[in-house]
Amino acid sequence: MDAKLREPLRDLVKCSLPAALEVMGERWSFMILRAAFNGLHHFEEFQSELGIARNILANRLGRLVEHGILTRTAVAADRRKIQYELTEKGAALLPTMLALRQWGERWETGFRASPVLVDKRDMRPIAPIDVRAWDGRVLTKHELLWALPEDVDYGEAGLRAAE
Amino acid sequence: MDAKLREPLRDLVKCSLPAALEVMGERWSFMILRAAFNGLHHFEEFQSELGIARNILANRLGRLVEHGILTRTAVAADRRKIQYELTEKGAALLPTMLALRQWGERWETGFRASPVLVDKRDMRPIAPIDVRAWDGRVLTKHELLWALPEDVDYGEAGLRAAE
DNA sequence: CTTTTCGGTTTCGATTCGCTACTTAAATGC
DNA sequence: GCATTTAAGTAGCGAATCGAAACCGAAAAG
Repeated sequence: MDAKLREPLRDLVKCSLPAALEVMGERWSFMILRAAFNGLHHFEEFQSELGIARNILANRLGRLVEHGILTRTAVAADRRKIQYELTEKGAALLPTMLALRQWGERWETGFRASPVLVDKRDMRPIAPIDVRAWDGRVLTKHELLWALPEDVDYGEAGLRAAE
Repeated sequence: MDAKLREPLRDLVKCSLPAALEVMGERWSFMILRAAFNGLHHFEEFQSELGIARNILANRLGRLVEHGILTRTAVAADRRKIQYELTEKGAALLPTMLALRQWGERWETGFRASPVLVDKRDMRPIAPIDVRAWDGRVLTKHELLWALPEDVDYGEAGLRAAE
């Protein structure tokens, strides 16, 4: 019945990853998201593109809508059709999806994907998704540290980094 | 039997995301990875930290080792103990994990996680994980475009962006 | 030399997945 | 106007996966 000495250590791991995974951690969720980023909007498009079972697709679309990742609206011109569209919250997953995809390119498939996401104004591919300091410097593993809140310098600007 | 006019469109979606998800897409994989980033190394540590069932944990650790995310070595000083450690490939998932966690902070939990990943030299939190151009400019949705390889300018430096 | 610790494996019931067939409502063809 | 096709799901059901709890073997500790 002694209090665990390492209890503070367990608290180290109160982070938002579980919450994020509750929304996006199921099978197919990221694939559906990617399809949405690539401009697909309809049930049958997702189904034939991904080859996913229809009941699973219906379930996942429902969950993504529930969690505010996609909106679901009937198309006025053809009332059979439902239009799924990314919300701001869903679009905010782009860096996550790209980081995962880039990792897959580098460490699994070895090839560059198509289509390539480019900067519209010069048609160059985006940079690798990296960990950076507040001023934009790319940080390597050795320059990083896990710190407790009281040891962190949030700077004059306050909580900007969380946005 | 007519050839689909949109067939090229289907090919738009040959990317490395499925490969990445095959490795990291199962339940608990990202949580185990996060625990590894936070310095846990042993089976019992992962188990008590995550509250995951032992058989599932054993299965996931085995898969992560198979896929080269973790190494598994017996500890010389105590031959009961097994040490799990991140490989370079596993450590390369840091941006992905952070992007997901930051998204969860912004859109799900609303609070900043503990511990915070900081730049060792000034103890400031890292910047938000963003999509950036080759020169480091942060790019918004409206500045981005999905392009076919033949329309992409890879620049004089060749394939740098994929590394 | 008995007990505890570590890293699992086994068992088994509860979920989830995924294939196929069916359904309902709206548009289209004739 | 009536039959057909299309879009977006549901329903049924077997296979695979998950998860809680008990069990196990080897090594270390007392």
